Amino acid sequence: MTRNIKIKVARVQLDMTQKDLALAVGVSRQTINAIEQGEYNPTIKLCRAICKVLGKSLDELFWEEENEDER
Amino acid sequence: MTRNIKIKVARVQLDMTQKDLALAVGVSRQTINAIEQGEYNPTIKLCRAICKVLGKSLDELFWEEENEDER
DNA sequence: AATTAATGTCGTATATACTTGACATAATGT
DNA sequence: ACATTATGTCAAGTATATACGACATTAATT
Repeated sequence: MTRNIKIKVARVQLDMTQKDLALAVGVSRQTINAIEQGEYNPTIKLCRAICKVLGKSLDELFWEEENEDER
Repeated sequence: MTRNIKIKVARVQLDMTQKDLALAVGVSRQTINAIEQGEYNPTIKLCRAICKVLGKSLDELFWEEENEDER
Protein backbone atom coordinates (compact mmCIF):
# COMPACT_ATOMS: atom_id res chain seq x y z
CA MET A 1 0.00 0.00 0.00
CA THR A 2 1.11 3.55 -0.53
CA ARG A 3 2.03 6.03 2.22
CA ASN A 4 -0.40 8.84 2.89
CA ILE A 5 1.74 11.91 3.18
CA LYS A 6 -1.26 14.20 2.76
CA ILE A 7 -2.65 13.33 6.15
CA LYS A 8 0.69 13.90 7.78
CA VAL A 9 1.03 17.31 6.14
CA ALA A 10 -2.47 18.40 7.11
CA ARG A 11 -1.89 17.16 10.64
CA VAL A 12 1.43 18.98 11.01
CA GLN A 13 -0.12 22.17 9.63
CA LEU A 14 -2.47 22.06 12.61
CA ASP A 15 0.45 21.27 14.90
CA MET A 16 -1.05 17.98 15.97
CA THR A 17 0.81 14.80 16.87
CA GLN A 18 -0.36 11.34 15.80
CA LYS A 19 -1.57 10.94 19.34
CA ASP A 20 -3.58 14.16 19.19
CA LEU A 21 -5.24 13.12 15.97
CA ALA A 22 -5.92 9.63 17.29
CA LEU A 23 -7.58 11.10 20.33
CA ALA A 24 -9.63 13.56 18.30
CA VAL A 25 -11.03 10.89 16.00
CA GLY A 26 -11.31 8.19 18.63
CA VAL A 27 -8.85 5.56 17.45
CA SER A 28 -5.50 4.37 18.75
CA ARG A 29 -2.26 6.12 17.96
CA GLN A 30 -1.03 2.99 16.21
CA THR A 31 -3.96 3.14 13.84
CA ILE A 32 -3.10 6.68 12.77
CA ASN A 33 0.51 5.68 12.38
CA ALA A 34 -0.40 2.67 10.24
CA ILE A 35 -2.60 4.78 8.01
CA GLU A 36 0.13 7.36 7.46
CA GLN A 37 2.57 4.56 6.73
CA GLY A 38 0.08 3.15 4.25
CA GLU A 39 -0.11 -0.10 6.16
CA TYR A 40 -3.78 -0.23 6.03
CA ASN A 41 -6.80 0.79 4.38
CA PRO A 42 -9.10 2.67 6.76
CA THR A 43 -12.87 2.53 6.66
CA ILE A 44 -14.77 5.42 5.13
CA LYS A 45 -16.16 6.34 8.53
CA LEU A 46 -12.69 6.84 9.94
CA CYS A 47 -11.64 8.75 6.82
CA ARG A 48 -14.57 11.10 7.29
CA ALA A 49 -13.67 11.63 10.93
CA ILE A 50 -10.07 12.44 10.01
CA CYS A 51 -11.24 14.87 7.33
CA LYS A 52 -13.49 16.68 9.76
CA VAL A 53 -10.75 17.07 12.34
CA LEU A 54 -8.17 18.17 9.80
CA GLY A 55 -10.58 20.44 7.93
CA LYS A 56 -10.09 18.72 4.58
CA SER A 57 -12.32 16.91 2.13
CA LEU A 58 -12.22 13.20 1.31
CA ASP A 59 -10.93 14.07 -2.14
CA GLU A 60 -8.13 16.16 -0.69
CA LEU A 61 -6.88 13.53 1.73
CA PHE A 62 -7.90 10.17 0.30
CA TRP A 63 -8.10 10.33 -3.46
CA GLU A 64 -5.39 8.51 -5.35
CA GLU A 65 -4.93 8.19 -9.05
CA GLU A 66 -2.97 4.97 -9.45
CA ASN A 67 -2.96 1.62 -7.68
CA GLU A 68 -5.85 -0.51 -8.72
CA ASP A 69 -4.03 -3.43 -7.13
CA GLU A 70 -6.33 -5.61 -5.09
CA ARG A 71 -9.64 -4.42 -3.72
CA MET B 1 -25.79 3.16 9.78
CA THR B 2 -27.44 5.25 7.12
CA ARG B 3 -28.42 4.07 3.62
CA ASN B 4 -26.34 5.28 0.74
CA ILE B 5 -28.85 6.31 -1.88
CA LYS B 6 -26.23 8.26 -3.80
CA ILE B 7 -24.44 5.14 -4.95
CA LYS B 8 -27.69 3.60 -6.05
CA VAL B 9 -28.62 6.69 -8.05
CA ALA B 10 -25.21 6.92 -9.73
CA ARG B 11 -25.33 3.21 -10.50
CA VAL B 12 -28.83 3.37 -12.02
CA GLN B 13 -27.82 6.40 -14.10
CA LEU B 14 -25.24 4.15 -15.73
CA ASP B 15 -27.83 1.39 -16.06
CA MET B 16 -25.81 -0.98 -13.94
CA THR B 17 -27.14 -3.65 -11.61
CA GLN B 18 -25.65 -4.37 -8.20
CA LYS B 19 -24.08 -7.42 -9.80
CA ASP B 20 -22.54 -5.34 -12.58
CA LEU B 21 -21.04 -2.92 -10.11
CA ALA B 22 -19.81 -5.73 -7.89
CA LEU B 23 -18.10 -7.33 -10.85
CA ALA B 24 -16.58 -4.06 -11.99
CA VAL B 25 -15.05 -3.29 -8.61
CA GLY B 26 -14.20 -6.88 -7.73
CA VAL B 27 -16.39 -7.56 -4.71
CA SER B 28 -19.43 -9.72 -4.15
CA ARG B 29 -22.93 -8.59 -5.02
CA GLN B 30 -23.88 -8.88 -1.36
CA THR B 31 -21.18 -6.42 -0.43
CA ILE B 32 -22.58 -3.82 -2.81
CA ASN B 33 -26.04 -4.49 -1.51
CA ALA B 34 -24.93 -4.13 2.10
CA ILE B 35 -23.21 -0.83 1.35
CA GLU B 36 -26.28 0.57 -0.37
CA GLN B 37 -28.38 -0.61 2.56
CA GLY B 38 -25.94 1.12 4.89
CA GLU B 39 -25.13 -2.14 6.63
CA TYR B 40 -21.49 -1.58 6.57
CA ASN B 41 -18.79 0.81 6.35
CA PRO B 42 -16.59 0.06 3.34
CA THR B 43 -12.84 0.58 3.21
CA ILE B 44 -11.50 3.62 1.41
CA LYS B 45 -9.99 1.40 -1.23
CA LEU B 46 -13.36 -0.02 -2.14
CA CYS B 47 -14.90 3.45 -2.05
CA ARG B 48 -12.30 4.67 -4.52
CA ALA B 49 -12.96 1.72 -6.80
CA ILE B 50 -16.69 2.43 -6.74
CA CYS B 51 -16.07 6.11 -7.48
CA LYS B 52 -13.89 5.29 -10.45
CA VAL B 53 -16.44 2.92 -11.94
CA LEU B 54 -19.33 5.29 -11.36
CA GLY B 55 -17.39 8.37 -12.48
CA LYS B 56 -17.94 10.27 -9.24
CA SER B 57 -15.68 11.74 -6.58
CA LEU B 58 -15.35 10.52 -3.00
CA ASP B 59 -17.01 13.70 -1.85
CA GLU B 60 -19.95 13.15 -4.16
CA LEU B 61 -20.64 9.58 -3.11
CA PHE B 62 -19.28 9.23 0.41
CA TRP B 63 -19.38 12.53 2.21
CA GLU B 64 -21.98 12.87 4.95
CA GLU B 65 -22.67 15.87 7.08
CA GLU B 66 -24.33 14.41 10.15
CA ASN B 67 -23.90 11.20 12.13
CA GLU B 68 -20.91 11.36 14.35
CA ASP B 69 -22.22 8.24 16.05
CA GLU B 70 -19.44 5.86 16.86
CA ARG B 71 -15.99 6.06 15.27
C1' DA C 1 24.53 15.01 27.55
C1' DA C 2 20.42 13.81 29.61
C1' DT C 3 15.22 13.81 29.66
C1' DT C 4 11.14 13.81 27.48
C1' DA C 5 8.08 13.58 23.55
C1' DA C 6 7.02 11.66 19.05
C1' DT C 7 7.21 8.04 15.97
C1' DG C 8 7.84 3.30 14.16
C1' DT C 9 7.09 -1.47 14.90
C1' DC C 10 5.86 -6.12 16.94
C1' DG C 11 2.66 -9.59 19.06
C1' DT C 12 -1.71 -11.02 20.49
C1' DA C 13 -6.57 -10.31 20.58
C1' DT C 14 -11.25 -8.72 18.89
C1' DA C 15 -14.66 -6.62 15.83
C1' DT C 16 -16.24 -6.33 11.48
C1' DA C 17 -15.66 -6.04 6.25
C1' DC C 18 -16.17 -9.16 2.87
C1' DT C 19 -17.05 -14.11 0.67
C1' DT C 20 -19.79 -17.91 -0.75
C1' DG C 21 -23.94 -20.33 -1.18
C1' DA C 22 -28.62 -20.37 -0.67
C1' DC C 23 -33.37 -18.89 -0.79
C1' DA C 24 -37.32 -15.54 -1.04
C1' DT C 25 -39.50 -11.83 -3.12
C1' DA C 26 -40.01 -8.02 -6.40
C1' DA C 27 -39.62 -6.37 -10.87
C1' DT C 28 -39.25 -7.05 -15.93
C1' DG C 29 -39.81 -9.47 -20.15
C1' DT C 30 -42.06 -12.95 -23.18
C1' DA D 1 -49.13 -17.03 -16.55
C1' DC D 2 -44.42 -18.13 -16.90
C1' DA D 3 -39.49 -17.32 -17.00
C1' DT D 4 -35.85 -14.50 -16.00
C1' DT D 5 -33.43 -10.93 -13.72
C1' DA D 6 -32.63 -7.86 -9.82
C1' DT D 7 -32.76 -7.18 -5.09
C1' DG D 8 -32.90 -8.26 -0.12
C1' DT D 9 -31.45 -11.21 3.46
C1' DC D 10 -29.46 -15.12 6.25
C1' DA D 11 -25.80 -18.28 8.02
C1' DA D 12 -21.11 -19.72 8.31
C1' DG D 13 -16.50 -18.86 7.11
C1' DT D 14 -12.14 -15.92 6.10
C1' DA D 15 -9.49 -11.70 5.88
C1' DT D 16 -8.25 -7.58 7.80
C1' DA D 17 -9.09 -3.05 10.40
C1' DT D 18 -8.38 -1.69 14.85
C1' DA D 19 -7.09 -2.17 20.05
C1' DC D 20 -3.81 -2.57 23.60
C1' DG D 21 0.65 -3.22 25.64
C1' DA D 22 5.34 -3.03 25.09
C1' DC D 23 9.79 -1.54 23.46
C1' DA D 24 13.23 0.78 20.30
C1' DT D 25 14.56 4.76 17.90
C1' DT D 26 14.44 9.50 16.48
C1' DA D 27 13.50 14.32 17.34
C1' DA D 28 12.95 18.06 20.54
C1' DT D 29 13.74 20.39 25.10
C1' DT D 30 16.27 21.77 28.81
